[in-house]
Amino acid sequence: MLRRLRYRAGMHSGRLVGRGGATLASLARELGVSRTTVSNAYNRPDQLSPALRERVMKAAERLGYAGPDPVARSLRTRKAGAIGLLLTEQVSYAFRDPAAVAFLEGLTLECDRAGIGLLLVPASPDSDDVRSVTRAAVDGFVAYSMPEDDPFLAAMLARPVPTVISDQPATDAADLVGIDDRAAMRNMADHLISLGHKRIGVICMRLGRDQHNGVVDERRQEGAGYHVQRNRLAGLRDGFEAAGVAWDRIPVVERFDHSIAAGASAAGQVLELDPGITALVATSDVLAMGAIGELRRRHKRVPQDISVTGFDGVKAALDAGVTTVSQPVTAKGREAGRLLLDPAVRHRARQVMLPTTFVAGTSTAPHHG
Amino acid sequence: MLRRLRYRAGMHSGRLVGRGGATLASLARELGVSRTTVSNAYNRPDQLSPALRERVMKAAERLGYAGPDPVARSLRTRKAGAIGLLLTEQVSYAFRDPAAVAFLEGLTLECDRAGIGLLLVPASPDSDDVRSVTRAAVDGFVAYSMPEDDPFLAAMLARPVPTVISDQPATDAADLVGIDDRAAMRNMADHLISLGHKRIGVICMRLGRDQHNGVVDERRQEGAGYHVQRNRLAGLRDGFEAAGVAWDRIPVVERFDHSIAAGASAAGQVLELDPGITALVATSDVLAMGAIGELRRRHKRVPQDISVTGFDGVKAALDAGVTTVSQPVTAKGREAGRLLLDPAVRHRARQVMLPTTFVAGTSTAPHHG
DNA sequence: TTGTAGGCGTTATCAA
DNA sequence: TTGATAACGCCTACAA
Repeated sequence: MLRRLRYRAGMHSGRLVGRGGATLASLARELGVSRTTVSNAYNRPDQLSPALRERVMKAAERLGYAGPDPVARSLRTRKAGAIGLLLTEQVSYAFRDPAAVAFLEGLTLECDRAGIGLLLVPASPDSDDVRSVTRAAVDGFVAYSMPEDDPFLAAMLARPVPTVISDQPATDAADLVGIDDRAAMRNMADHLISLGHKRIGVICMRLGRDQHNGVVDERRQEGAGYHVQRNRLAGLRDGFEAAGVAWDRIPVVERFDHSIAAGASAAGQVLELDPGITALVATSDVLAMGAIGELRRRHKRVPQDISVTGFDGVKAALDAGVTTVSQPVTAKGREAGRLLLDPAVRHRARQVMLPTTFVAGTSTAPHHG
Repeated sequence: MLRRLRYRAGMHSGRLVGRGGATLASLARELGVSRTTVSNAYNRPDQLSPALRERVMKAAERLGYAGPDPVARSLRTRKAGAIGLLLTEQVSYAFRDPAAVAFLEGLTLECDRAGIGLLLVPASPDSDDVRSVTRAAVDGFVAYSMPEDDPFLAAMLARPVPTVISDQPATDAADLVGIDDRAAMRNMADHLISLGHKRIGVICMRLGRDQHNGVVDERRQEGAGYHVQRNRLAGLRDGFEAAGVAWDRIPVVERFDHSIAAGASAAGQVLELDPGITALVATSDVLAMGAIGELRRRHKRVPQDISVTGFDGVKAALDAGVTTVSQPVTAKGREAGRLLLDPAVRHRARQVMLPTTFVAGTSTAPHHG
């Protein structure tokens, strides 16, 4: 009885009157109609006489009822109306990385088309608290370029919703959209070899979740949790070994951060390991741009003294004339979206490989040794 | 009775066994424990013996129970764990506009800090179907630079959740973070006047939701639904009228699209209206960059023949040496996030104005008339 | 440490 | 055209 009284009180103070506290039920009660009717007034105006609908809307306005609660509706309909995006880094990083921005543009293009929201899921790399993933109210997920052993990724894959992975990792628990990194980089290797470069250095992005900065040995290369980087290094190795260059003599330097500054410092470290290189291969454009800046600072001319190559084909690099591999990042985003949202596509291929283009820029030149 | 039977059947086929169909309740039943216990196993591990918790998790794994349903949890806790972002354009536009990207970086910085998701709400400008806003499961909203009469904005303000508006419109239904556009542009006007410019042209961004491209009369300037643009024009007028220049003789050209191409075509139109201008003022950097391209194409030297100014201080414009007003876009995003998410801030000032900086570039020069 | 049970606000189904 | 009823799946105060 006590409980019932409290409940009643709630009805009157918290519910009918309180700010923002009106509900579909309270409105129905107030009007003396059923909840169904109120619900229909919002969701199926045609199922209801205009007069009654008008009465409902008026009362709603008067009572400060803003329409059906989205969460309650989602619970009932089993639809969130949104998909989630998961990244390795903090969400804000995505807006600093030109490739991520392009990917997001493509993805949101499809979200717009489908009228579906995109939820950027916070996932702090220095925490293992995956609740943000577990608790995201979404109908599906896209994971953008994550390491194989990421706990957030695992939490995502455990959710009973469809999932698409961009770039990495490959797993049959989810669809994949990516490129053939190994072949693309092999191409780049052949380009350098055809220019006469045999003594090179390499700088690459992070190979694992551990914060490693520095020289990479073969074991680390092969065990890398990021298969995109692993494949790019493998492609490079393919090319150089085919040309008779011993891979283990080539310095490979890793940076955990992906930034201009990281590229610069990595380039510096490579030069200290082997001052005699004639070409520097970066596994991303951002690193390449950082490297070029550092080389110039050290009075090395690019490409006359040292050739530099990148990867990705981001606008800034193309504008700067960096020799690179251009990958269709925006298309990758679109494809990921389509895989998740387009019913026609949803039941077809689960592995989409997009084509890349080799771009000969002005950052590479023949070496006459 | 019939109904009860069906219910039972559901329990066994759809629930306990079906793929992904397990619930907290079914798990509890299976284990012969209460729902509370299962809930605690996930949410309060310390409220429960390790052994029992282990049993629960094992059973969950076996039955394919992925943990508490996020939506049901949200309904119960009255927390979505996300805030929504509303834009005038399609969401994908945000990733094409450098200022929007910078704003988003700032906003997500705060989301990351708070462990809160950011939901990008789809809002097609050519539809009035605001259900995406009505149905967004969020604890708050940020609106980025919208016109006063936008229906999506209205729907957002009708929602019983806290709201922050960036730039425009100003309304006491929501907090605001912005800059003093009028004063900043007045400054720019004074700069041009001090350089000797009296005959100028103006190109501006859209002034209303109607798709207007072309000359802007005074009535349209003053009735503009975008007060940012209105204020920038007003600041310009302030300066030039103070210098004795009749505002109504200055051609003002509007573009609905905000792009390099739009800036170029607007510049062309201004030149046709008055080929004798010595300076061209753009209300954004993107338009200014488009204009500079167009002027060069027409063999006008910038700044020798015509000075050009921008607004915003986006990286590309600063790199190109455009004379502009630099506004702290990322800080604006952060501030918006803080206003919404930081409890300490939440109950203080409701109107945050950020400082701007005048940047004298190489796109303006004295005019010797 | 574990259980009971009410309520979060809605929509689907079916009947009237 | 309108209404009654039964879920949707969970959290949490309270009781044991």
